Amino acid sequence: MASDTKKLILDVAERLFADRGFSATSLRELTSEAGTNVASVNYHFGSKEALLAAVLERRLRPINERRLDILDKLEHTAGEHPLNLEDVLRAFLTPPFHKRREWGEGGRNFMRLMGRIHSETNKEFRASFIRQFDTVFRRFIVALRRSLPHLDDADVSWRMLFLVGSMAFTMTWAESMPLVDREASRDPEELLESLVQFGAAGMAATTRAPVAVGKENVRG
Amino acid sequence: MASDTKKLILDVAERLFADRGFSATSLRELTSEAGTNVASVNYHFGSKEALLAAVLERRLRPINERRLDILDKLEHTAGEHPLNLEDVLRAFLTPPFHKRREWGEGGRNFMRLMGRIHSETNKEFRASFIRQFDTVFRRFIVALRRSLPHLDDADVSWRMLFLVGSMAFTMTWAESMPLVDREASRDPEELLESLVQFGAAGMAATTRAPVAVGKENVRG
DNA sequence: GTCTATATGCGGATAGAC
DNA sequence: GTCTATCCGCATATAGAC
Repeated sequence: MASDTKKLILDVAERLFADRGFSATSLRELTSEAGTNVASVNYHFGSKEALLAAVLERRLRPINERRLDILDKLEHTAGEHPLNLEDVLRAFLTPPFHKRREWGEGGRNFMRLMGRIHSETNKEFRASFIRQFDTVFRRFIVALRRSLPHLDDADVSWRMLFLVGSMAFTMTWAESMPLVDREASRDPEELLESLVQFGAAGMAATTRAPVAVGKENVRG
Repeated sequence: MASDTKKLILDVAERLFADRGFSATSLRELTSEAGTNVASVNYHFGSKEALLAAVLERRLRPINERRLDILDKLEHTAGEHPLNLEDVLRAFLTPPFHKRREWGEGGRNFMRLMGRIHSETNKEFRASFIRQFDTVFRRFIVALRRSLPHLDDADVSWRMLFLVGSMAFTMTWAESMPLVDREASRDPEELLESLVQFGAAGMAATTRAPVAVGKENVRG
């Protein structure tokens, strides 16, 4: 059947792009592992770069839809009130973690690929890639600003980037991180919760009082 | 002079690897831009991959030396007392930010490259790359654990990774981030301070009390 | 140390039979 | 939809003159 080949190519591409990187993966080894031929990639996707776009699109769309879905529900329930900060962060962070689990090996490959995608492509491609997040990002900034009235737009945006960085790094490195391999391996659900706590505290931090906050917590 | 060519190759490689990625950069365009020839890379560095290692080594060594230097001084001053949390984070975060500025365009290129390095190389290379951070990472984990007695080793390690992720992401995307391009562009020094505050609050967050912390700060 | 020229192989894309 | 065969160019690496 036609769609079987297409799906197979997507799966193998996802894994190889994650393992070796986009440029370093050849269509030859890709199609060889998928049990098909180079021409089929061009038939189904048009080009190698279009294949990458399809790989990303397949996973990103449901993740971002789910994020907005949860945020919608939170806002509907809260009415005019600001949302709880941790709830908003969970709306953002839970979908990738859950989908990752739901998708099994493909999900893990995709997440590794995500953390790497900005390195592997030209500017135009990256721009089109980032555009997929535009709506999501803006919606969450608005929600976060209402929950964090002491911060301005720039503060919230940057902190949101910090959080995305933490998430991306965790997703990418969590599976093969020599630095914390001793007793630190951790259930993904626990990791998600750690990230929510870390992110919520970081997001809520007061600006312009660099020393005071830390000191009390630290001594003793 | 010999070392001029070598330095020139390093500079151009740093920029192109950061722009296009390692695999996508050919020695041909690299040496062409450097005004030399393919053979000179192999003469000076041995191979393309060894050139990448040299590019990283040149910047990483002084950054990590500086980190440990600052941490040494903090620990010497504090004696037996735990260190101030924000001080520890600054010891870790300040060197890359300051070196980045000090090194000008090369520094900016290097930082972009850093965020991308795990995507562009094979496992063996990554392993040798990560080993450069081993000492630094362990030293900071020890210092942080003493400053954060309510956390166990795994908590501290993961939160340190979260912080590294935030830093790497910020370094990589800060220069061309369409998501926050409106009024959010920010002085690097300010960004460093934002990151310290975000990180300190995140690091100090209490474990296992998911809702309580956020809610008070959020409502109203 | 630096270069030109070359060895040798793999890259993406496509034409055209089935 | 799928395949083989092929086009054409670029890749890294190196030999050897200067």
